[in-house]
Formats: sequence, structure tokens, C-alpha cells
Amino acid sequence: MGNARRVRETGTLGKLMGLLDLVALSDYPMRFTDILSLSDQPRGTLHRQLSHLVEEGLLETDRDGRYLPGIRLLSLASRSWARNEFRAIAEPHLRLLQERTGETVHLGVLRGIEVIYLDKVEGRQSVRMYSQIGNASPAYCTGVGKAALSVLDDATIEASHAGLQFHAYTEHTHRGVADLLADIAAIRVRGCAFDREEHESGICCVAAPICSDDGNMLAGVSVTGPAYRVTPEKLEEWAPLVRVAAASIMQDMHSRLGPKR
Amino acid sequence: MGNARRVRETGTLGKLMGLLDLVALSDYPMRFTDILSLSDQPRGTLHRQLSHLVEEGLLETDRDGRYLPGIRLLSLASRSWARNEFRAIAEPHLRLLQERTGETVHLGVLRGIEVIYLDKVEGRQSVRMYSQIGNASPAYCTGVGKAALSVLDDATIEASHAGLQFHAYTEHTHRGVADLLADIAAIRVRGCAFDREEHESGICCVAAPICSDDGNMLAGVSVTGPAYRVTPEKLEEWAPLVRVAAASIMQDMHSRLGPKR
DNA sequence: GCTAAAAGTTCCATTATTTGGAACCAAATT
DNA sequence: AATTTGGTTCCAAATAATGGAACTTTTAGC
Repeated sequence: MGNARRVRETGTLGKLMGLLDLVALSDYPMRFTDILSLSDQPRGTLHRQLSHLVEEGLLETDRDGRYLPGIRLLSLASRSWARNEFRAIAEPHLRLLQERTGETVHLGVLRGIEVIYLDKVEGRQSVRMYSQIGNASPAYCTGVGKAALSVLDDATIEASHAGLQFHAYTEHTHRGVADLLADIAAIRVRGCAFDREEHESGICCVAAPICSDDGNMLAGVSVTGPAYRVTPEKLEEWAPLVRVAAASIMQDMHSRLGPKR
Repeated sequence: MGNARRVRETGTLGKLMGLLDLVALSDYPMRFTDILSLSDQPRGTLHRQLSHLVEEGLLETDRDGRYLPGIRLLSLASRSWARNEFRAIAEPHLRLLQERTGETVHLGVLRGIEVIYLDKVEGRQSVRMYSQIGNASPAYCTGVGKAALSVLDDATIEASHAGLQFHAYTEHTHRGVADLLADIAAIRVRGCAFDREEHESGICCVAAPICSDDGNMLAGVSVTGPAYRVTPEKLEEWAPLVRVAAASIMQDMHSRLGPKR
């Protein structure tokens, strides 16, 4: 996945986090040599760096000495999630939206050109929550991502996506910035974004943007479901509900976080 | 919360992770000065360390400049969770146990003297999954924790809990190592642990230990519910079911992970 | 089973980063 | 306007990271 070489190096921490990313984003446990070939570091250095990460519980080794992301990450993240005020404020609105539509509702925030899912409310079927929470996806092919981007102006979007390789997840995925900007122009007019199988075949969604009053945080709510249930008509029908949910979240946010500190 | 001063310092990383813990474990956003008074570092140093953590997304600042755990942690954790083989193997057994008992089922691993919850399966009532996943609790007052400890010998348990301040969460919480060891002796005979409102008033559970064949990983499964539904008789009734679940997980683990690599 | 190659680990003089005190700036408070 | 408090920047000194090479262990080939 086209990861632009990190520029801002945060000293020692930056190097170690880059390494952590390398291991955490891989789909399989990595042997020392695998990592060595991907990170251009001398063996001695790499070895000590990995040892430190393991000692801190950020990485773990399996019985064959291969490296995996560590459980310490889970426990740190659970604190981060539990204490996220935005998520807490949004939660009741997500539930309401779920009840009104009967489909899965997502809440995600924009980080650069990625969306990170903060919460998910499913219907009655049993839940594999973590499957989505914390997950990062490209903004350009997700409803939540495009909705959030639509709050920014074209120049900013263009700059952030310049040189990015648009991965063709499906035949409907935008192929470049031009496609994306055209879609986003429509989203601005409509007040909500559609994702018609752009990220995953057979999955559609409607999403509306959320932004904090200081404009520092961009996010989105969406209703998602399988294409056979979530028809184009349904998407249109739910659009106002999603917009209302987004508006309510923003209102709550401004009244609860807004007044000074 | 009696946190013993960290000894093994993993160089720069260790210091920064200590700081991250400090902020992540606090219940509220912390101002620069709050952190300064808790970490015995000079201002200049602390300032740069926090900047680095923020730049890496491990911490964030709110609109008032106060520090919070960052979302990057969530996305790293989601990879860690998604790729945890043990959790994946255990999942079907947790579901089965949930269906048989109708109460909430937990899976947790022992890390030192804490239990970290890896998964949770609830009944039909709507789910706040993350509320438990990733959460760390003391081993001495949780069913899963005591079950996992029971695999170790007394000397090891005594050594790890020496000098630890046992927090009295309820009137039933063990007050010291002696109480704990007596309970654990019974758990070894019985093959499962009970938690009768030791961690939280009104909450009871039965748990059975799980250990990998190399003995490097200790874990536990439990069935938990409110005391008015989960009576002592129910606990006894479910004990065999929980033991069976633990045994099945171990068997699957050994057959899928066991044979060499 | 023996040997060779590959994988993984340790060591230590050199190099780069972190440290911490102090000076500096900015915002609240009197 | 002056003072206190909270936060930021700077730079010589202290500390930790680096990386090449030597060393040990494991794996693969014969």
C-alpha cells in the first residue's frame, strides 16, 4: 500500500513507531530477516530496536520468534476509546439512526487522508465490534471519508491527495483526484455522500459530514448495508436521516464542548 | 493505584511509554503542568517528549491544550486484535458457552499480575463491546485472573504479588497474598475459579484456566452476570461448562498452533 | 550425522539524540 | 501596569543509539 516515506522524524520515537507500523500493518507475523529487508537498518540496530519494542509490550514474539503487534496496544487503546468525548456524545445519535434504518451505523474521523472508525452500532445480529473500530481506510473510497473531505476546499483535498496512488478496490472506486473532486462537488450540494460499492463489492452507504466548530476535527456518520437491501432508493430515503443525525451530533458537541473550556 | 516504579528502562522508548501510560491511565485530560508535577522531569525535557508523542499520534491535545490518548493507538490496536490467533481460535467456543449459559462470556490473558480482556460475547442485549476489550484488571480479584494464576505455583504467585497493595474493591475482595493463595488452592482442586462480588458489587462469575502447551501464555474464560441471576447454584451448574470450554480452546490451540511452526 | 549457509545475537568505539537549566514569551490575575 | 503562572525555545553537556564485525545458533543440504 503506497505509504509515502515519512518525513518528520520524531527522533528515536519516530524510528521505533515506523518499525511498529511496519510490523503491525503486515498481515502475517514477521521474522527478523523479513523486517530487516524492509527496514534499511543494520542488523545490530534493528535487533535492539525490536527488543525495546518487545520489552515495552508494543510487539510480541510468537513461539518461532516472529514478531506480532503486542497486547499492550489493546489496553492503551481501550483507555483512548473509553475517554473519547466525541464518541460518547455521538453514541445515542448513532443508536437512533440504527433503529430508524435497521442497518449498521458507523462513526469515523478523518486523519489526513484516512478515516479511522471510532464506533459502530449494529442491529440484532451478534456483534464483532472490533472488526471495524480502529480500522483505518482511505478517505477517497468510503462514505464517511468523502463526507468529511467535502467540508474542505478543493485545493486542500488536491494537495493532500497529490501523487497518491488510488487503489482500485472495486470497479467503482475513484481512479484519481479528478474523479474524487467531481464526486465531492456533488456531495457539497447534496449534503451527504454515497458510496455505491466503491470500497467493497456489494456494500453501499450514505454518509453525512460532521465538523467541530473550530474546524480542527472532521468526521462523519454513515449507514451501511449490503447492496441487495440498500438500494439507490433506500440511500435517498435515508439521506435526510443521516444528515439529521450529523446535525444533532454537531449541536450536542457544540453545546457540551463549545462553551469556552 | 499502586504502580511500582518502572525499573527496566528501555532507553528513550521506556521513558516515553511511561509518560504515555501516565496520560492514558488518567481519567481526565491533563494539562502540561499536571503532567509536570507527576513526572519528575525538567520542563524543557517534558515538553519535547510530549511534542514527540503528539506528533506520532500517540497523544492528542484538546482545544485547551490538554493531553489525551491519541487515536493512533486505536488503529494500532485494531491490527493487534484482528491478528490475534488465540482470540480467533477461542471465539467459537466463547459463543457456544454464551448460548449455553445465556450470560456474558469473557476471554482474558494474564500479563504479570493483570488480566487483559481479549474478547467478550454478550447475549441479545445491545452491546458496548469495547467497554471490556483491552481493559486491564488486577488478577487477584477477577475470575479469569485467579483461574490463570492457579496454573502457577505458590512461590511464583507470592513473588509477583509481594508488596502489592490489594485494593478493596468490595468487602469480598482478597486483602492480601495469604487470602489469595488459600482461594487458589481451592481453585486448583476444583478446576475453576469463582468470583463472588470480589471486583464489583453485584457481579459474580465462574472461570476456568487456559494455558498454552509451552506454558508461556496463561489465560482464562469466564461466565459473568448479576448476582441476582447468577446464584451460587448457577455458578456450580456452569462450572463444568466453563471447564469444557477452556479444555476445548486448549485442544484447538494445540492442534492448530502446536505442531512445530 | 556432518558441513555449509543462513538467521539471530552480542559487543563496543563512534556518532547522534536527548537532556536540563535558564532565558524567553504569553496569557491570565491582581 | 505589574505579577504570577503556564508554556516554549535554546544550546553545551550527558546519555543513548548506531553500525560494523565477531560470535552463536538454527536451518538446509548432502
